[in-house]
Amino acid sequence: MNPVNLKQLAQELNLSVSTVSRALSDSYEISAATKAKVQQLARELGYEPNPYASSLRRQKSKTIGVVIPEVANNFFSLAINGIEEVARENDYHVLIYLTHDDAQQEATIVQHFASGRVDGILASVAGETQDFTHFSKLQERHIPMVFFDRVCEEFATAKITTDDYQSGYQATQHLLEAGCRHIAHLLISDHLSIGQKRLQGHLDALRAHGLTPDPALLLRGTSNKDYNQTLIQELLQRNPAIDGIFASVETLAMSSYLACRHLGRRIPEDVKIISFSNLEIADLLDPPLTTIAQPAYEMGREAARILFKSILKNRPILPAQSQELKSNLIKRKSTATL
Amino acid sequence: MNPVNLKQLAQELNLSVSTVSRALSDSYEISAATKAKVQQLARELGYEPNPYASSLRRQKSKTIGVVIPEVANNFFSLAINGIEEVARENDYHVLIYLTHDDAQQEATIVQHFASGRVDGILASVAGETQDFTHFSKLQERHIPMVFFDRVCEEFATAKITTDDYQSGYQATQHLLEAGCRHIAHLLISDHLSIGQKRLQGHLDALRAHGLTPDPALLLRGTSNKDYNQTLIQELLQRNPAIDGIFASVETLAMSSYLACRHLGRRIPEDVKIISFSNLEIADLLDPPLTTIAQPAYEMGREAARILFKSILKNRPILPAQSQELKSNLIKRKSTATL
DNA sequence: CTGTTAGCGCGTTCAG
DNA sequence: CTGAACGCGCTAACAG
Repeated sequence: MNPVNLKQLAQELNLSVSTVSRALSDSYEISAATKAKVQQLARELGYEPNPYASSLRRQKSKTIGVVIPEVANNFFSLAINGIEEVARENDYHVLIYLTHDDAQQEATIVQHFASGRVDGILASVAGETQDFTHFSKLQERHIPMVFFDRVCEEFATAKITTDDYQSGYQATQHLLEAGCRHIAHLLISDHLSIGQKRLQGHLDALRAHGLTPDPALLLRGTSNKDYNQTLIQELLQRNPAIDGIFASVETLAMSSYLACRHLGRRIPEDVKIISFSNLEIADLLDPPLTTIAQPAYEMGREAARILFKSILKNRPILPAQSQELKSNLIKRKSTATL
Repeated sequence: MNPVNLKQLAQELNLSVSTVSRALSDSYEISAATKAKVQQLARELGYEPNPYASSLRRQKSKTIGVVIPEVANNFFSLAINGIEEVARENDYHVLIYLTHDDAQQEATIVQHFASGRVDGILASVAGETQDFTHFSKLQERHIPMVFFDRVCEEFATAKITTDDYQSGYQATQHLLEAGCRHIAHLLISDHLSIGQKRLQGHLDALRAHGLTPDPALLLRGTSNKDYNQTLIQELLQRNPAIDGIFASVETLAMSSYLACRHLGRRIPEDVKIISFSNLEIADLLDPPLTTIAQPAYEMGREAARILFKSILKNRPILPAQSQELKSNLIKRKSTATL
């Protein structure tokens, strides 16, 4: 059975293609009688308009592109949920592209969007990305885009972030108040603004408490989990005084956890750990892990909302539409005391 | 700056549109000289062919649709990673649709695919879905589809699953060998074949060990986490003899964990828990959680591969292409002993 | 209220 | 080797 098209409906009903088209779009210039006839037959035959013909004609794809590093990660999963939901509300479709944190792949993907495949873009940039010309080319083509979480600062468009500086500050303050004096800071990429902001908050908090940041306690992780654990163990051994760890991303918190156990460092008695993380299962960890949860779902929704406001009203996105959402510091007590 | 099209390239070069088109597709009937000229200009102007015009003409969308319940869940995240990767290898695009486990939404989404928006479909059906007519209509239209994980048995197409029966059996055996005699089985939906298979494996394992399954120890969870915890606590209180819990899905394992702690049941001394789960962080849990990890990434890849084999060679998908992948039972020791 | 006509941008005949 | 012409399926301007 072939897909049904307007022509077939028209023939069947002895009407012209355009009449059928208008009847289906419920145009005011069609009589109620023919509308009913047309719509009924369409339903019977299971007519579905060809979206590509329609896109070609209207120069609208009813599709947005989402470009993210990866999806095997609670943060981006939740964000996608939010995005898909808002897209559906607006009767839009969602194309997903994963960069695997590779700048080259990101460039290839983004460049392709110049084809008109999507009406707008939501992006969280790859860790290594330094050169943003692929994005700026799209801006020249007036394709609306919104960055979320991992944004590039130098773009005049909306960016949805969390209060990375503040929560970096808070997290450190939390460790300091718990008595830590030698806090290691673990981050992933040097190039990501979120990492830098969190680090800045961390350093400022230290200074505000009269401590001098020790560069030796700063560790850049890699993309290899096991190797990260080794690096952290070495860090702990080189600096036995370390009594707190601030992990900028979830995976580094996990590696820290394992590193401490491996070295027999008790958590939280010897070393306290705090981390950015959206894992619900953190509730189960004992010793407890204090986490800073980002409102991932809300970020996805908010970014999508701004994008659609632009797409549907055909207006440019202003940097002023940017938002900084509040993250949520979650302290947990050891459940052993229950 | 408007998107560049063939016509503009042709004008600029004093060539016809068709020549330019052929030059760009590297046709053998175009001289090397003009090919070079055309391709260079295309690169300079950042020409990207309009995918919708192309789709319309070739009757191929170069797009697949992925229909899943949700993505905020490690299993589906990993699966998407696999799918996206294979799609990219085949130069295809990936549209994501979430059903939120709602049969009605699933039907709406799937029905829309009759439009030709996608060349093929990968689906994991919604928990409540009982009526599969929306899928069968697509099959009449000869749109290739592959089910993975949550499959519908009654379809003559490929299905990628894990060895649910076997691992259900194994999981139970594991608890029995650890000394459990009163094992609660927690499942989500009555309608999903994976849940039924796991349960069947569970029951058969019990019987094989000379035990009679007790219906009172069977619990159907809801979509509400907190309520599930309450249900589990009540179950544990009604049946103080329970010394093992087999959670069919991750979220029920988490609720069980919390329920036990809340009631002061020690894990694993009083109650042992085993669960299907893909959470890497399970490594950190202490007391340890024995998990059955599904090869989610591989399932995504395998499902996508079969789909593309059909799409690219234009051949129907045979049920014989189905695969049952092996899941992985991961035992962990308490790290407190380190 | 309905039909005719003309393209959206591309790929593929058919001519030369 | 290149160009002209057609049509994929749909929408919209223009007639009547």
